[in-house]
Amino acid sequence: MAAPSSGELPATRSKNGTERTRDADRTRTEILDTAAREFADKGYDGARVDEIAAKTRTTKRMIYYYFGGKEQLFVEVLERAYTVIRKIEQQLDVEHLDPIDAVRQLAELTFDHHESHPDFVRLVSIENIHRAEHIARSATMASVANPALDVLTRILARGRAAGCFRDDVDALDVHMAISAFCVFRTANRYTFNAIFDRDMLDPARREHYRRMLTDMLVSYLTTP
Amino acid sequence: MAAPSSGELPATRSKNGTERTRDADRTRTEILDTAAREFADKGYDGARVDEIAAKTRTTKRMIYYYFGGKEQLFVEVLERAYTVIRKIEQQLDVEHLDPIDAVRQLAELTFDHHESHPDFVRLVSIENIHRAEHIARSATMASVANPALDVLTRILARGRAAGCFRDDVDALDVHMAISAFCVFRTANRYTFNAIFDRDMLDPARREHYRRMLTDMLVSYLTTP
Amino acid sequence: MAAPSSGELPATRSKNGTERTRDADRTRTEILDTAAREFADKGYDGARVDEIAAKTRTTKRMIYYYFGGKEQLFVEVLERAYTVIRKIEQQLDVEHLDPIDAVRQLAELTFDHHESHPDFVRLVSIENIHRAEHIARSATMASVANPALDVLTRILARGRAAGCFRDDVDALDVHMAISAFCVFRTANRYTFNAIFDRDMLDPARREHYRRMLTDMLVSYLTTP
Amino acid sequence: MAAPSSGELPATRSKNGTERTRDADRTRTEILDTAAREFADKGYDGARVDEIAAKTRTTKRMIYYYFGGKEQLFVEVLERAYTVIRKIEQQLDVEHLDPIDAVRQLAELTFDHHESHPDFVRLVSIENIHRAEHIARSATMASVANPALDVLTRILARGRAAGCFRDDVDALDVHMAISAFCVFRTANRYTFNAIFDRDMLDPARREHYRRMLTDMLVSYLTTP
DNA sequence: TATGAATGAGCTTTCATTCAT
DNA sequence: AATGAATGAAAGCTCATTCAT
Repeated sequence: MAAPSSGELPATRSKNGTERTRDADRTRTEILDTAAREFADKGYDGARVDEIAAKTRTTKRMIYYYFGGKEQLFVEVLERAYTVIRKIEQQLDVEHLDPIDAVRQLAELTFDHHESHPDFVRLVSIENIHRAEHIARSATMASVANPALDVLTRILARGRAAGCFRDDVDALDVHMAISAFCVFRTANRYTFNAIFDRDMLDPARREHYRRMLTDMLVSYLTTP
Repeated sequence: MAAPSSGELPATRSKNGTERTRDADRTRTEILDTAAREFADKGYDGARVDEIAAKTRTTKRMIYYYFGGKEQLFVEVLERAYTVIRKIEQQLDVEHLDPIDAVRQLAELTFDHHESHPDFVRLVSIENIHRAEHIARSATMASVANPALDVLTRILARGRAAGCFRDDVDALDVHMAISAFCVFRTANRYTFNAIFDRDMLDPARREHYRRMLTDMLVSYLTTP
Repeated sequence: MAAPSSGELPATRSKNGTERTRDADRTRTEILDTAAREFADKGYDGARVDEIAAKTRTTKRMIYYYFGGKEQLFVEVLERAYTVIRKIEQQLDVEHLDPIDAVRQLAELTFDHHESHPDFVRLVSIENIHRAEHIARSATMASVANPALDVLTRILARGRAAGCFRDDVDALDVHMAISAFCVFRTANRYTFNAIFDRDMLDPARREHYRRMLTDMLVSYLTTP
Repeated sequence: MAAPSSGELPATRSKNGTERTRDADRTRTEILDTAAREFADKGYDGARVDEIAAKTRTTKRMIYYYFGGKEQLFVEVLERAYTVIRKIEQQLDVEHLDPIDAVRQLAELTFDHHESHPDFVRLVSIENIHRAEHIARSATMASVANPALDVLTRILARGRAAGCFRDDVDALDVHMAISAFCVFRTANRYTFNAIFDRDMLDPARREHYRRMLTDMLVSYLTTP
């Protein structure tokens, strides 16, 4: 994964089963964890390599040894963040539910994930400020398909076949609507709260928003 | 905005007393325009005072002279950006429409504005990365009320009175749903396109999304 | 001359006759002097911006302010070093001498200059190690013609016309032979001394070498 | 140089006792070859231990294992480079020629060698920038005499005895004159070409320069 | 009111080298 | 004899800001 610029060859993957590079892996992970927090907290330009290193048990030098530079580190942080949600989506099992409940559950999955992973949402916002240039540079990013989309495609097909879903939207549109709602709640929390004095992440309002999202989707999909 | 008193050179160097304020305003406005573009383009930390000055007819020194520093400049940029949309919202006239059409028009207003003002949406994203700390520091920000909310409150009241709107959402909830959709389309355009290969701002899809938003709102509000 | 990368605008040349930028000019010159010594002493890669700054009354920051970077500083050092010898060559007045004495005097000029300007010779060696990439990047370098060559061309023409000079060499060939001898004596002094235990710059041998060079040239040119 | 005992992989990893030295020598030679190229290409300070290692089949660690460090590696590179030309000089057989032809052949030997070994000439230039400090540190360097000098001494003696050579120069002076010409042509190629737009190593001019050098020497030596 | 000149502090990155087996 | 992992120290460079008039 990490391709050092020249000469230096950090163990990017354990080679022969032995526990030799366990520490190396652990160090990599620790750096990645800390970096994710820092980048999410301060943005790409606001984050400091010095600061990331200081919050780690290793030194700044190690970041360059393992990742090559600030930019590559950010790319790996992004890759890992996306991997997490994709793994969750893969565990989704809604094929046995009726289309309406399936949509509800799918939306709730994103709702719950984004609520409990604000750093992921922030990283995505940051990456958008940078016009997704880091994702574009990532090989991993492009190769991994989005499992939730396939699931959603099948749900919509089932719903349409049963005559209860409208047919002028595709899975990506629905995914967008879900993401928009869930991302906004976390990503725009601060300005929304500053201007309207309402915290969209207030636990007291959680159920209300969760229900609002699914109701919106279901009413929309079932309206002819 | 105001024409310079003599000649065609809108020089920042004042000439003789009375016209001073005019030139100063001009310079301020020019700096604000450029700064808005730069901050929106690169983020707060990514933007460079040097770069902003270089894209202006004045010097870096003037930014400090007029605004005090990078942070205050950003605050003023934000204030102005919010002022624009508020002025648009103030011109909203939907009291004569039936509640459903009124909601539609209100949503379309945000939809159209956010589409044609990507820099505003980006600035808001950036400010959220910074946890709205600049807005908090702004006196202007807090004082100005949001006119659209009052309008929306009245629309919802009318709809509920007419028995066609559900009553478990308030104006802020609806405003949030509208914003979420419109903001996401612009703010997350890049990662969405990188991952799903679909440009949410493609003009060919504009009407589809615009209709989707209003349909979602109306179906949601009118479903008991 | 110095084009700062962005925003910063150091006074590269005094603008309006006043003494405003005298200090700036003096600072520039001081940096250039020190840098010339450091680059000549340690080579381009061996020289340290920190070290150059430390040997100056200003700070490292000023080097970047005035020159833009290590590389541009080196380019200006080179430009100035070449300017010195060109000015000396311009003062050459040998048109009234007979061709043989004229060649002698011309050769002695280079001999004397290179002996008394070892840093110039070292800078040229260093620049050759870098394949003249910095000279190539210099606008000044290309534009200035070499006055000694024109003089030499006329001397050779006169000598050939008088029937005393061979005609199978041009001015550049002769210039090369002179340079080779004079450059080698200074540039290769150290390895020559280490291997053969003879210091080519020993004052006791100065006249011998000076005579040797001119004798070689004259005997060569006058041999049919 | 020596073929590996088994297989075609000249691995640095020794297999079973006896063949060890063979592999070690191979590795040493490979490192030296690569290092010579890198040092000649970039200079001592410009060359990177990482880069040298990367261009080798071994690792950076081996450089330290075999040579001790960058500096010692450079010393050995220099020693080997000088050894090459000395071996060539040792094969010189001009005792049977008349003094004039002998001088010509001697000069041509250096001319040809320096032309075909630009890296050697560059390494010498680099070592001179460093004031021959590495040669001074080398035991090998001091011990090996220069065979060409003895030959040249005998030629000059024969020439003087025959009454055709001047007697105010010694072998080292002549050697210097030859080296100056041949070294300059290669060492100063780049700046000379940049300034005068003439490539001293252009094959089309080769014979001209070769003849020029020997003519210069002979005319000088035979002029009373 | 206006501005050219200067800068301290801190940034990312690179380097030759050694540790530990 | 041989090597993968790690690193302290310092390099070049950039930033928002203030000085001085």
